[in-house]
Amino acid sequence: MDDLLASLNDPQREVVTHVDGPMLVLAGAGSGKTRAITYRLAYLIRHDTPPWNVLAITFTNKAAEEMRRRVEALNTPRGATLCTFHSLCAALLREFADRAGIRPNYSIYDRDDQVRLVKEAMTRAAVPVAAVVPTRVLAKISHAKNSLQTPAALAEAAAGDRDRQVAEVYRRYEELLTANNALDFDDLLLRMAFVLRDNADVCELLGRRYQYVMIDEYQDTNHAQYLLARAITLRHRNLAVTGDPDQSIYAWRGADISNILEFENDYPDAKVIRMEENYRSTRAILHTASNLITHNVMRKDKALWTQRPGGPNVRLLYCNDEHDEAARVAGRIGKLRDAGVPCENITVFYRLNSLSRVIEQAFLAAALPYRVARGLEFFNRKEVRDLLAYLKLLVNPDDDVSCLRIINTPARGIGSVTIDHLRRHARRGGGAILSTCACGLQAGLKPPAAKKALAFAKLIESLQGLLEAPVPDVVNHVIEEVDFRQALASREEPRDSPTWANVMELVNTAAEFDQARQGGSLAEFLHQVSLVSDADHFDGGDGAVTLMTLHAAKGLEFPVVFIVGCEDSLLPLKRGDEPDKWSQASRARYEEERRLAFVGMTRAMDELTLSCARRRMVRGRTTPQAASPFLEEIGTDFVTVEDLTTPAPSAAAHRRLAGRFYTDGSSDADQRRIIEAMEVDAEQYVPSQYTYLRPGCRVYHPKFGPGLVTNMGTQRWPDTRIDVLFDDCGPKRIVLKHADLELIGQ
DNA sequence: TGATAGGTGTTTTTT
DNA sequence: ACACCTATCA
Repeated sequence: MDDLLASLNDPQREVVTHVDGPMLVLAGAGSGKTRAITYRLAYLIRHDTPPWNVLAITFTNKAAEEMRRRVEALNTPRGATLCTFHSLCAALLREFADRAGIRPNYSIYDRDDQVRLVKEAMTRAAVPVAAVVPTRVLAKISHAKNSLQTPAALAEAAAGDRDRQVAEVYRRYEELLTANNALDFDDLLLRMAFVLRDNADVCELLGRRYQYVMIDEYQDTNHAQYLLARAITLRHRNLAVTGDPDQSIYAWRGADISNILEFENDYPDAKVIRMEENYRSTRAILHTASNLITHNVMRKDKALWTQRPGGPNVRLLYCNDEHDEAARVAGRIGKLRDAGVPCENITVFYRLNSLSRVIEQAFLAAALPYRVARGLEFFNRKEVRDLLAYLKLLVNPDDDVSCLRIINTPARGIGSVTIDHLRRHARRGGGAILSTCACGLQAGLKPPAAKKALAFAKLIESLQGLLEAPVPDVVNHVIEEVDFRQALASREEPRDSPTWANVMELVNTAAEFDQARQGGSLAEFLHQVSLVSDADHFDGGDGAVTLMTLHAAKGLEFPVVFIVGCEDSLLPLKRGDEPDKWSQASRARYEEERRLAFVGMTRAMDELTLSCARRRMVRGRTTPQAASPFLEEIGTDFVTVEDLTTPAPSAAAHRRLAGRFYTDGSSDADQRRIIEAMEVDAEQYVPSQYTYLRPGCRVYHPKFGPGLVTNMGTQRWPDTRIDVLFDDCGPKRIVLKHADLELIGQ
């Protein structure tokens, strides 16, 4: 442990060794924050805090997993709770279900389920679905929930008919959730916050259980999360939060940046630590990103600095259209690969998921391996959702949304007429759809329909007999009894659709769950699955370029980064309903877009490229695009502009050009210019294993043995030289490129 | 009851 | 451009 402390800088060491009382860590991008809090966790446990008294909350499951891995790598005893706010609350709500007024077998509704429920609520509230878009209403409901507004409060504050309608839908929506014994994502946080507010004993108990609480990405917590943190730490006040106001990018989802800005007011005795030395990026990248972020008005000033040398300039790529842009990015990546850069070191960011398509096409054409880090590719598949709906219904028979989803899947002759009848009858009697099915004729169904409904109820009932069995057994049993395979086979699937493989993958997930949590209940499994996204299973190192949204990029780092689509209405993104000119009212949103760009840029370690297109196909129309205003704000000091656009050729001509670029290697002048530009750059690439190299690092040289870096030369790669004081051979100057140095400590 | 066509809306970003 | 929903027909 002490050896580890030695490898930290002063503020990092302060973070790690702080034990009791509140602490605020303002950690700039790339300042080694994750490392510091991981070490602190280990430090606490090494200094006699039982691991089960430590709670560390991260923003994503992936981050939690990563931290668990790192803590274990430090040989720290296991047992600390490492999770997201949502999964913490899901578990606590199972434990304290009675206090929350729900049953522990509750269902968690994801966005898709929520939309269905909102639609139902709209029907009941007699709001025509055509008049208001359900997703819009849902957004408003979510917003209301995040600000702890009840339907009644919303109705009271309503300014017009539209608002009143929303409030009414909200009321019905809540009713439906209760009837279905279900919670949505927002509820998980809210309900638990209410439990803590209203039950001093639970507060007390959790305070004792979680003696030390750490929260990462605190700038992106919302009000409910703030209340939760406060309640749990009320007694001992051992709350350590880390974050960076400049990286707050989730205000749209209710994140409240004042949580972190006001922390010092809430805890006047808080120890405040600033980490401003950046270990990740070259000076060129850091300087350019800093230039951008200083344009934010609503901001605490902070100066990031690095000891790393300048590195190659940030490149600004102007392209003709999105195909041209994609082809150039792909071409550049091809060059890097040929120069020996592993593809997993490279990433492409974009503002909208929809931008990935063109990039993917270009990568396919160039035969570049890539992976798209999309949120829910797997769990959104119909077959997976259907299977999960069966499981949910078994656990929670009141879950009408799941019931309706599978009542006729696979087809068992229960059509819309029968379903409508069931719904009406269920609603009148206040029962669930499933129990109404079991009523058969008594539900007023015609004999043939009643028979089918009864059969369905029987099927579910028989499956419920297995609830106590290990989770994988239940899953397999359902697949067999429901004859899932048959159902899938009869469905006309498009060629090479790995439908069945997806079902099997869910079985695997269940097996993994069972292994990790011996005797875990099916409810637990379903809750976990509901809170996990595909991106969580996503770990690099598979030799592929990663494609992801800027939001997904948070917390990651890559040696080589491309940000595409740096255009005016795309980054910053302008919504359809936004006025032409950015108004004062939308300034906060505008600044969040700037922070988003900042987050993307600061992911880069060695090389950063920003690109934009002159024209882009948006919603089926080719529109002229202006460059992002951010591209001017990054300054010119460390920026190289590559404007390779040609004067107004037709879009078709460009597609031809982009296509030819890879197929026949034809050599018109334009193309030669592109290739030459790429070759020059490929030489400037600095391998990422040297990213963290700086004075003070310990390195190992195959010939001279271990030594201490005393000075970094300012020469650009590949000429970079460094001075090393070797333990055995004394001081030497080394050309970085030729020495196979290994970094052994910082 | 299921398949198809045409019309409509859609696009932030994610737990 | 595309996905999804609804209305219409077999």
